[in-house]
Amino acid sequence: MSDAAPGTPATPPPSPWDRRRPARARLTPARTPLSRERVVEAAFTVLDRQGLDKLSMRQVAAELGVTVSALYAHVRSKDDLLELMYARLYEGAAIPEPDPERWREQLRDYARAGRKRLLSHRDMARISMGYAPFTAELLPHVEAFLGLLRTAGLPDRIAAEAGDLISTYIDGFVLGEGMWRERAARPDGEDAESPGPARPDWNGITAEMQDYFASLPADDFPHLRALAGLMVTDSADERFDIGLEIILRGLASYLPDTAADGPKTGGPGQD
Amino acid sequence: MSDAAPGTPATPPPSPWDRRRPARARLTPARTPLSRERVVEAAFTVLDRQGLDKLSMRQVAAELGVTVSALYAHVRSKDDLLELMYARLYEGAAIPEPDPERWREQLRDYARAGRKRLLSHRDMARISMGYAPFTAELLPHVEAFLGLLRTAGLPDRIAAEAGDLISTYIDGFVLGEGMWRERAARPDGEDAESPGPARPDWNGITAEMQDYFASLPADDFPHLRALAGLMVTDSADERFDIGLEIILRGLASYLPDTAADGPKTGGPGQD
DNA sequence: TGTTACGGTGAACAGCGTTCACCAGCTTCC
DNA sequence: GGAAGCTGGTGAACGCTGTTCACCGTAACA
Repeated sequence: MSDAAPGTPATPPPSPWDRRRPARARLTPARTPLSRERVVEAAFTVLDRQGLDKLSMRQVAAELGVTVSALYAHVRSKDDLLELMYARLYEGAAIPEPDPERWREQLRDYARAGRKRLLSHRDMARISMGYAPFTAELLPHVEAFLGLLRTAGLPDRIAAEAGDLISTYIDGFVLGEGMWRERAARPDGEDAESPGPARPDWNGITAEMQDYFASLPADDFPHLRALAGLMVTDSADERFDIGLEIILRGLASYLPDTAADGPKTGGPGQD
Repeated sequence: MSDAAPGTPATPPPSPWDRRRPARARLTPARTPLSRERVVEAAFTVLDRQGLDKLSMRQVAAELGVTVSALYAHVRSKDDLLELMYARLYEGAAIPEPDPERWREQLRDYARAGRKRLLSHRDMARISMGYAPFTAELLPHVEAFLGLLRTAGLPDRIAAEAGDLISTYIDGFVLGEGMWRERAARPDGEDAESPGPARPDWNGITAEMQDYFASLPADDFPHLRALAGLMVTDSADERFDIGLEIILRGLASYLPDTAADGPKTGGPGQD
């Protein structure tokens, strides 16, 4: 303790003429001794900056200024790390008490929150698709979600399947979103070092896709041409809600006609 | 076993006193000079035998008795190869003329066929999720699928989103199926060299999962316990149809009440 | 008979996940 | 005070991956 870490508020002047220290950059930095939490955090940093394909253990280690093997003291494998990241998404997320009168709104809110969670980190949907949510920390969420469906009055068989269906929908939708975003970010096949949130040159790809669809022979692809403007659109929020509404209406059809709100809102004639 | 070109009935006598030939074992076997089609075919063989994680270019090359670099003459990259495999699934698959009277059956048949296609090769759903079906060879299928939805009378906004929704559902469902199957095949984390089709010790995992769910504290997880027997089940066919029916009912709700078949079949009281 | 082009070889490169022998520094005990 | 042990890191290595490139044996063509 004589010369190394006196713990004083002023960081001890590292005596810059001392040749042996700066190369190794403080073996034990005395601050934040690399917990499992810090590894996960660094992994998120790398993920958001470089994407899942470039998320390697070596990159995470570099982000922490540490060797690769050091990570394995806190994480069993890369797969384990990804699962920890996946589980961490759901930390602090709460689900309201099921209210049978408002099951539709609650389900909608739940799905929207799920999508927003996946969007909060780059390529998160790809990670999410790889893991079943049946790990111990996530079971309460599954339980609450199924509770929403069951107290709404849905038959058990329907509720069980609806859970899978909605989860799959959320994952799949966000996965598709990410694919478009990625394809828009690097149209030629670049490295795409950009961070997660919205890109400036974002709607370049939608125009390009719509041009492509419009260029198809009109009598061979009438439907694709007609729907191109609706399939490839900038407003993913709206598209998400439409698909979700289809599912919710399907679920409502299994309930007795006590469905409080008008089941025909926004009926078929909106074209 | 497959290194000596067993194709022809009588291997042409290679004049055994010729010293220069047999060492290199027929550089050009004169049969099947390694076309792009053969590469894809070999990739399917490796995929079904070893799974996507073990599907490497070197394995494909070994399957063909050829060096890795030889593959790159017929395939741009591994990603290209996977996309070719994905596209090949849809070769020869036809979609019937849209019949507005039978749109539900047609959609159901389409979805079931799609699932069966993905099940025809191991880990195929994982590959499928990675690619948007907007490559040139697949556009006719997308077109026909959207035609089914549009001629049924669905509003364009709904039809456009339903295409994505159903495709996502198929992919996601089969992906989940594969995850369970894989987890059942190697409960300890083995290599799992088994081919795709049904495993003998298959329902070991479902019993195990149900035991696990049954072991949860009863007042913390009432819904999970109640639905465990329905969520983890052997009859995936039935589960697939239920989820699909939810979607179809949701779509039907956007049609005027001309819906021919009784929309309340198998109504809510089946619990 | 010489030339050209094809189609495959084999070595190499950079990167990956994971493991293992080692070791600096701190704690604890004799 | 000195020795032992533990903790948490290092750095090198293994075997694997996708991809590229210089090379060359064979075959067809002039």
